[in-house]
Amino acid sequence: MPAATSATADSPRPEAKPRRRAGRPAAAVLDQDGITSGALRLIRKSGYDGFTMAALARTLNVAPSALYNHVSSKRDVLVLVQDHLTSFVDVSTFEKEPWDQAVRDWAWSYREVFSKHTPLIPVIAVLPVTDAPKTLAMYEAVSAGFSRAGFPQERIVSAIVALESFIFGSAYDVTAPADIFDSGSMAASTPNFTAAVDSLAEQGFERPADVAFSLGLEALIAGFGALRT
Amino acid sequence: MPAATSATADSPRPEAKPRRRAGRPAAAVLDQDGITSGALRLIRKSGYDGFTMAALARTLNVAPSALYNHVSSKRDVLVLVQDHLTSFVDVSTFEKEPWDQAVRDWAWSYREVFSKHTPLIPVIAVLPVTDAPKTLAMYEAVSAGFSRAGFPQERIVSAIVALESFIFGSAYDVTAPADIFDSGSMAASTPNFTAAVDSLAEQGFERPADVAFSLGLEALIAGFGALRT
DNA sequence: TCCTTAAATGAATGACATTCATTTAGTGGC
DNA sequence: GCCACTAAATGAATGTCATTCATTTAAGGA
Repeated sequence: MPAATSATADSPRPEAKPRRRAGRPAAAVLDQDGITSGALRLIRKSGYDGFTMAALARTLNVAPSALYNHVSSKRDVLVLVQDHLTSFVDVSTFEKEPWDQAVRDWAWSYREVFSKHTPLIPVIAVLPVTDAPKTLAMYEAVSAGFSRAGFPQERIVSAIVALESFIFGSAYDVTAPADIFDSGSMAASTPNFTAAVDSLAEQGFERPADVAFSLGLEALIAGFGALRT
Repeated sequence: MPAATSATADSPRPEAKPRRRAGRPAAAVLDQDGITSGALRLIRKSGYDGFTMAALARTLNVAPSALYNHVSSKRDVLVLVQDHLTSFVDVSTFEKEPWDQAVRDWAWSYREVFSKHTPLIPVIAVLPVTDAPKTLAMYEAVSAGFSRAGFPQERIVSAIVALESFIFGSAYDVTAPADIFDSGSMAASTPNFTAAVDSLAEQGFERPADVAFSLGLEALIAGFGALRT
């Protein structure tokens, strides 16, 4: 009962890239692009908790085992998703703005994208760039921007890594509960910290995580900017 | 067959804190401290992959279900572990060194501890401090140091959050494979990035992650230092 | 000695990811 | 047009987990 073949018109599934090797047979229904966009759709609807291989297969009208003809593990799917998401990070700014503003735009955009996908961070952080072409393309655009701005060649990668580390860490903050620093019954024994927390609260910022991100990012931009020749 | 009661002298299990409520009965064998140190021992031996509730129970000579009399989930155990680890982070430096050196020492120590425990980062990053007393104590020591150094009250928390974000992100880098930036066959299409990577490699640093960490940390310290009055 | 109760037990349960022997259906060679 | 080949889909296992629950065990206060 090959019901999977019929594209039951309930969802606009964007199947692309035949991906077949020269003169060899093939069917269709499923490929890496389809899996990627199905995964992204599923994650948006059900979050990372609801993101199971079975649920992904259901999204794609396919048996779970069929997925393994195109990816070798769930982690593989996460890598595909992360690489796809990276293409939403804005690097165009490096071709339009001065270095400092470009870094600022890029960093905010990068954090924005992955703050909704923090479960990917442990995957991205240690992923060889070879496995993620769009991510590599992002690095290329950013490196070019740094280079053009007179950044010393041998420090470009370190600077990008440092910024990225800060961005990934900050992405988690965005999702933290608002009362994360409420010391509760232990307030009495932590006077300095409690005072600091209260003092920040009094400022009434809507997104405290944005304040911390801005503070750190500006320090990094200022510090790195001084390295340019 | 209560073989669990006999402390089969094969491992020095540091059971402490009777933790019993006034005049109520109790046995022993297991408590949160014992679970925490057993978990840490297991993680050190088998890593986070080998860290299962069943393996933890075996480490403690107990049935898996027994654990649930003391913790309500595996996540709970991770929280206990993370809080325990935080007590290894060196904050003594805030009472001995000038502010900038203290921040430097603290940050390196913090990253060092958690670079061996990156699977805890997603847990820590969004954990209310109420659930982690030793972590709260660390924040208190750091806040006090910032305060004493003339840091504006209402920016202390944001500065700490920014530093912590950078530290967590950087902890992942330590564990990344050495060839993570090897662009392989795509090198030709990413000339700027490839050149930057090669240029860094030529420097021959033993731990490139340390270079990036130092670069970012010094920028943050310099930037934040300027805020002091 | 008995009663109460925290803590331990071991046998389910239910999610999962992943594997495998089969089946299905295009495609290129004839 | 037919065949043989082979990528891709199927569905029925498998094995690993965390977690639950009905029972049992034993210490301490009465």
